[in-house]
Amino acid sequence: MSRADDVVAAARLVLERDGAGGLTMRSVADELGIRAPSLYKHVAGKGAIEVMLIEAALREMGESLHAALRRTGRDGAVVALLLAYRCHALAHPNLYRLATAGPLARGELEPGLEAWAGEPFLLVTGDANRAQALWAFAHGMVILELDDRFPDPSELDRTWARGAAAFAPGDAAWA
Amino acid sequence: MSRADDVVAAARLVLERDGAGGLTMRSVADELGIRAPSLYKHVAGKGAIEVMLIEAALREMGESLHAALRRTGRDGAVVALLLAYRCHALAHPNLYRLATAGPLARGELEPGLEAWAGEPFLLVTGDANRAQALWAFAHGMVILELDDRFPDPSELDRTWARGAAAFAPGDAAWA
DNA sequence: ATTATCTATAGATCTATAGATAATGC
DNA sequence: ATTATCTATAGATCTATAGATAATGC
Repeated sequence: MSRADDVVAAARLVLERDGAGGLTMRSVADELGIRAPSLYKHVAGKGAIEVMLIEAALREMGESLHAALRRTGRDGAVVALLLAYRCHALAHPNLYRLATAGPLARGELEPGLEAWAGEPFLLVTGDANRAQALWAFAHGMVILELDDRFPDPSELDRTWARGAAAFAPGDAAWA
Repeated sequence: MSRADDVVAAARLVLERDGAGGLTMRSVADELGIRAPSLYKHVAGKGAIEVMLIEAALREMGESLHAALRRTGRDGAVVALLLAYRCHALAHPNLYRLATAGPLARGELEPGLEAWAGEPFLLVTGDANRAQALWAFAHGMVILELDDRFPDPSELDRTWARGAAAFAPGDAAWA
């Protein structure tokens, strides 16, 4: 067990608890019960920690989405995918934000990971443009919900259903 | 002409040029050719500047969207709205980010402004849930485009068209 | 007299490195 | 002997205030 994993695990705790602004070398070290300079024996720096967090986020999101498709037939696949996406993002809000906000350091990520995580959108729509559009809807909904930007958040379930209906008029599973 | 407006104008220049991270009291003062502490004679602090920038962003976005609807008939209204939204956001990327990223300090904003800026989505869909869904799509597309998150950005026009088609199947104006 | 500006500075942060000291593995 | 930790510290930032000085308006 490389200690780098422990550092990333601590960083993840801090990130979810205090947000991206609270993620500092000091706070991560505190979480581990050591001093900040000691971290540099295990990871290259703060940037390296963030890259590992983003990789974990993409890996886990990808797993959730692929699993959702495995559990569902062709009918209702769009609904199942959107549900899994929303559910996963709301369960790890700050990790989701870190992985999706701002430019992505693609060069430092595990090759193919980003594409694999997004693949379910392609599988479910069968078309690159539809996939992009559906992903944009899902991301927009999630990020606006996380940031509390909807005036009336009580009806968001219905809004998700509207989106699903718009993108998959043939699908069954909504009221 | 209150000098507060000059400060906000300078802040806007800096924001668009250097991004939110580059927006500091020092950089704003530099832009005006004065020292940072002098700013506090004209504005309460950095937070106040940001609130005024966000208000300007909402006001201008609202104007663009309302104008787009005025120029269009019922047919093609969704397409016109999405086009205006994308166009405005891409023209002021960092102002758009500032106004839409993270939690909104609603209490400090001019009352009604936020609702008015978003009203066009309601006018075009005629339904609160459809409006939220369409806005989420538009915001998702814009922010993912700004952050360069689409693997193949060359086909984004087509992706926007797909979204418009999904949300307004009756509308005319796409290929 | 009032207002805008200046310098100086308090008080918080950050990331990261250098070099010393303690703990561990052979 | 190697590795993990520590203290101390360099070097950058930030926002914001205090009090002095220069410019302006009556």
